[in-house]
Amino acid sequence: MQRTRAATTIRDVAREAGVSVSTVSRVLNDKDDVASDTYERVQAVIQQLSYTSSLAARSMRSHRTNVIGLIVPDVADSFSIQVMKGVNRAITDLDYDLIIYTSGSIKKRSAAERERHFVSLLNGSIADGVIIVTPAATRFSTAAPVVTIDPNTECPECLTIIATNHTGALAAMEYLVELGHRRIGFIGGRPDLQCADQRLQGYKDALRRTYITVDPDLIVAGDFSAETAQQCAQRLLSLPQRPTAIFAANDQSAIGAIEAARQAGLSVPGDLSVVGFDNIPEAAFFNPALTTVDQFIDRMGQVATEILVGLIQGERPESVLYKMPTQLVVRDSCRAVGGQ
Amino acid sequence: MQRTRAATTIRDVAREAGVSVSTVSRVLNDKDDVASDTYERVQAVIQQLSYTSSLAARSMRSHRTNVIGLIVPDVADSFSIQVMKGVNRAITDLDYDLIIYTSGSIKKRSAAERERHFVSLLNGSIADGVIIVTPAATRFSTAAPVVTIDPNTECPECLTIIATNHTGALAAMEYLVELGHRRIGFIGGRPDLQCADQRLQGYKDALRRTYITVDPDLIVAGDFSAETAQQCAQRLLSLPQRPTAIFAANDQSAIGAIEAARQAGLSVPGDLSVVGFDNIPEAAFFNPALTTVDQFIDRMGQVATEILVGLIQGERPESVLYKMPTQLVVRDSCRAVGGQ
DNA sequence: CTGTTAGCGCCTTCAC
DNA sequence: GTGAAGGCGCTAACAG
Repeated sequence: MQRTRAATTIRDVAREAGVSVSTVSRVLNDKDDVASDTYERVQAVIQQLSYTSSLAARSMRSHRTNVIGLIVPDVADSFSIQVMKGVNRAITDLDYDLIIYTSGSIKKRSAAERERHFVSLLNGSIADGVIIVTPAATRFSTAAPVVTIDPNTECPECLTIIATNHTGALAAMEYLVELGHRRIGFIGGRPDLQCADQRLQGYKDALRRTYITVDPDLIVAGDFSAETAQQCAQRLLSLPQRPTAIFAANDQSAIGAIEAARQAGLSVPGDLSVVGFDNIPEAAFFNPALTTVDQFIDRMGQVATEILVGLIQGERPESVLYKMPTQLVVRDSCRAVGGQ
Repeated sequence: MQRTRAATTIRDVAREAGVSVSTVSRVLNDKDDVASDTYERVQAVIQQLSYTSSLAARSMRSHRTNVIGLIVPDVADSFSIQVMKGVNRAITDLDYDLIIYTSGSIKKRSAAERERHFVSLLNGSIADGVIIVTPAATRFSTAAPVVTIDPNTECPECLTIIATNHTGALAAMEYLVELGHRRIGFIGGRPDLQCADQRLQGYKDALRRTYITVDPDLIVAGDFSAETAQQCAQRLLSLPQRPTAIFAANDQSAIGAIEAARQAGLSVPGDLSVVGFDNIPEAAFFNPALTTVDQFIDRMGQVATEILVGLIQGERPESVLYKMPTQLVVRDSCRAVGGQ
């Protein structure tokens, strides 16, 4: 591990190669005005000392690091993981490095505070730009570009990428209605999140379009967790006239709903149809395989990266709001009413 | 988003507060020799300008950033995710920041090269120490502490954390033998990885202990992926005398084996028992719920972090090799031989 | 082609 | 208790 030796600097390389520091710098940055034998010699010394220039020093001088930052609420949450996947793919193609920070679940500071903290920590210092996943804050004071994915509340000053939640919810509902369902329960997400609200609106609008009365008893507020959704579903299922289908605002909630159905002795999809939202990887493996609305989360990460890198390289954004398409994925968790 | 304004520096704060830069620096670093009213005033300006000191500049001077780096092969791989979870938990408690880098699946450079690249990029620059998950490289030239988790090959110069793979495999095999299985197939991991090898040795040793002959036909080499494991399992299941149980070197492989069994018209656990290794979160949800060896991956991340921070703060390591316990988790994917 | 010079933003003496 | 000066490792002018 060679812990003894202090970090090698550009000066060590210069001394060893018998040139000046600036020549080494030129070699490092592939400037073309270096004699080829000098170039070779310096490269050899760099190899030999296994020297890497200090990111800190480099960024301080040149204000360019080829690093982009990603701030996620929680590295273990599946939405974040999908985004990371997409970002990582794009980063690789674009020849950037990626740094990931976690903003969430911290006792001391709120998520919004931590987001701001990381943005200023990264921007103008270690990263050329930042992507923030489901930010709680709505404005960030920074000189470098910021792209947000699925912000909690509208974020008019930021470039944001968000799924067509309303359209996706419409598609899910239309499918259930086509299967003959008329009493359809809705398990919402956290009401303070715009994506949750858009899905709720989609639910309501779909019902209105088909002249089904919106029954407030059929709408319960979850929080995107399976546990809460399970309790919500219990309430829905013990209604005097229980729903024949449940549309959950995300897949976790759908899984909670299925668990509640099981506990109530109802089979899915036999006695209850369930649709989720997100299409997390587990959805396909779940039993029954979950019918859900895919929002191509990894694509959102990829697009965010491409846009961000564009901004870094000085392009003007075409728009401040990118809507990503959604698509209904039909699997085994729904069945036509009566069609046992 | 305030893109116009350039990043605020310590000088802006100093000017605004009517003090010198050094005084601001003192306030920033909580030195006690600042008059309380000066302190207040400077703090107010910092708030007002929402100033954050530049990580780059700070690290360059003080060689201390309170950031630790984590290098994972792939952010979307479940082993890495579990480690990230544990690291993140520990980081929070210890009041450090975390930076995550991805080393894997890059066309241009090998994983080992990328690991070295990131280590020197982070250490002695932006991070006070680094944790590397399943490193391919065995030595890193750096001045800052490095901790490795589950290195591919032995890494005598590094502080490493690794599960008791041999013992875990032993436990899994003893369980299968107790259930009456005598012909037990083994789907290995990549043979160049020490964890895979240790699990294979555990498999063999368990058989020897119970005086069961090790049949080379029952041992096939996978690569920790479900796809390859499926093919491996097909081969095992089409053996003249097919195994009644399969021990897979990780959960993904176990899932592949179950899929192969299903395609061959065999029920799990009715006709074939399957044990995995890892206990990834999906294992519990899988159908049938997977019996597996838990290696408490998140704990490994947590312990790695605690050890690393200890090293950063100047503690001497107690050992260079930390072995983390494993535990058999019995679920529904195994059954006694003949006990239909 | 290469060396010299001047900072980037910050922290750390050392004076006052 | 506070300011001024120097330098961390590096790059970007400017000389030669």
